[in-house]
Amino acid sequence: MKNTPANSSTDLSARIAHSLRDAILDGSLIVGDRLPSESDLSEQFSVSRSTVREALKRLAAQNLIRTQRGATGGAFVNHLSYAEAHNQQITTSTLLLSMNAISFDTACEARYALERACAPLAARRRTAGQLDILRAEITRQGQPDLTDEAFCASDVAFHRALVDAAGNPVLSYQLAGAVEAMQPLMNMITFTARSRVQIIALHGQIADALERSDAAGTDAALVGLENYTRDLARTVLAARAAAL
Amino acid sequence: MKNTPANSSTDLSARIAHSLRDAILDGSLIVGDRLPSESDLSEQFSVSRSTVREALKRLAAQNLIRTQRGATGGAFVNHLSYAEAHNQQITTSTLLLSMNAISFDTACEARYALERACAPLAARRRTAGQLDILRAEITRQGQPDLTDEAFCASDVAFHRALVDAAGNPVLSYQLAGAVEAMQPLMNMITFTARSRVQIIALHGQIADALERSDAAGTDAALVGLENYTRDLARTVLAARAAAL
DNA sequence: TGTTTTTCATATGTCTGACAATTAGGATTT
DNA sequence: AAATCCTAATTGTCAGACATATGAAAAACA
Repeated sequence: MKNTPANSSTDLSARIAHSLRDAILDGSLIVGDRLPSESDLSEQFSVSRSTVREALKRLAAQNLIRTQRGATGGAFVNHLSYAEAHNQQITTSTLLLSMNAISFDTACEARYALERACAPLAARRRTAGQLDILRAEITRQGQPDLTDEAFCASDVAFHRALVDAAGNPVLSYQLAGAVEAMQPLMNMITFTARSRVQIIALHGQIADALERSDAAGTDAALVGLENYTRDLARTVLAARAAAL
Repeated sequence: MKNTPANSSTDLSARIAHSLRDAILDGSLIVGDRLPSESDLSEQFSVSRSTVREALKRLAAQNLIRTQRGATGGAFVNHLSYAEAHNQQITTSTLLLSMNAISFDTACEARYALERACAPLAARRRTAGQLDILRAEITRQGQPDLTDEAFCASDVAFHRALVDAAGNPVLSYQLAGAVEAMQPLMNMITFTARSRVQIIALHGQIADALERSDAAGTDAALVGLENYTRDLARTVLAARAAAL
């Protein structure tokens, strides 16, 4: 991992942040450890306290450390939880998608490829509780007075539950991030009442297949959902293009 | 996305960073835009320049902005490239795995589930150039004087090329990050000369199947590699436990 | 006129020193 | 013994200064 430029041309605060980050990544500093105080660090690196502080803020922005005031305070190596990592990934992925003009087809293909990857595991391991969550979301999606935003939120929750059913936290972290980041792109095509019925039906197929522990059926239903989604997107985009 | 606490209790610099971050994420500030100067921002937010600077460093740490000195300098909304997003994801995933005591089986399962997800696409779309890369890495892996580190690096390159062959940049970004983050865990079991032969053979099977555009064959070879890897890990871990 | 050099305004980067706010633990008093 | 106060340590914020980089305008020159 030659992830460490540390050019002499870059900012002091960036270099110091890099140096401390490496110490955390390679295990010199482990979770819970307290970093030296800002004054100590400024002596060690021969820079002012402001520069040290800027470096520490960089680390804090990456959730690598947290700071505490007071007599026994300081900067502590943070325990990176799944939730925090998840949030970071969503931010990064959202930004990446919005800034790189990803086509809907590309995003959709990636999303369903990933989701299908955990379908066999989910079919094998889904618990009764996870099935209940899926059913509950489907029920919610069927309520006619549901706003578009709420429908989309429920859609995300459904797919997240599906991923969680695979029983692998690493997969959940990777996939849920991807699914949520792509949701804004997905939303534009589910914003029609007509498509809800079809989507709900496909969600039902997925839940049914999972209940039967039917991996092939789950996969088929996901493929169905993917095809339907892509067809719908094609139609929507064509209509939008024609309107101009 | 209710990702915005903005508690009045948190640091000023954190709140300002959050506020600017939201402006970037929701499109008020778009790529290439110049933020107001530090002095202007300090007036707008009624804080000192140091506080503004700490906020800006937080954003810079997330690759959201870049700064430039000089007359026409300032802080500019950054274009988040795949490479940068990729690096960030590797850092986050590596940290997450190292801090949360992920079992080898869990990591392995996730990795191959993701990798198998892009096998069908790769079988359909792989180019001759991508096949060449795969073959070249296999050749390198067969050189007897290769260090363990170099072998592992080549292994990563092979799998990355495999993922890239799917021809979907979103998948590449997601998967390559996952594969590389898990590599430290994977390495410990490929550090024996004996296992190299078997791994190279399986890599060969994958390349052959891709050359034939044989999705099922690629998948089967990947399953073979996964099973072999997990068996090997079980053996290594059992031996290590017995030695204590 | 065209080109090079100089100057200058503006911006970020760094330093210094100060004070505020918070907090744990010790000292003091009740 | 318990409650209170005090103190030292540490981060958070501020103000002002100087260093450094850089593009653009102004000046000098050919």
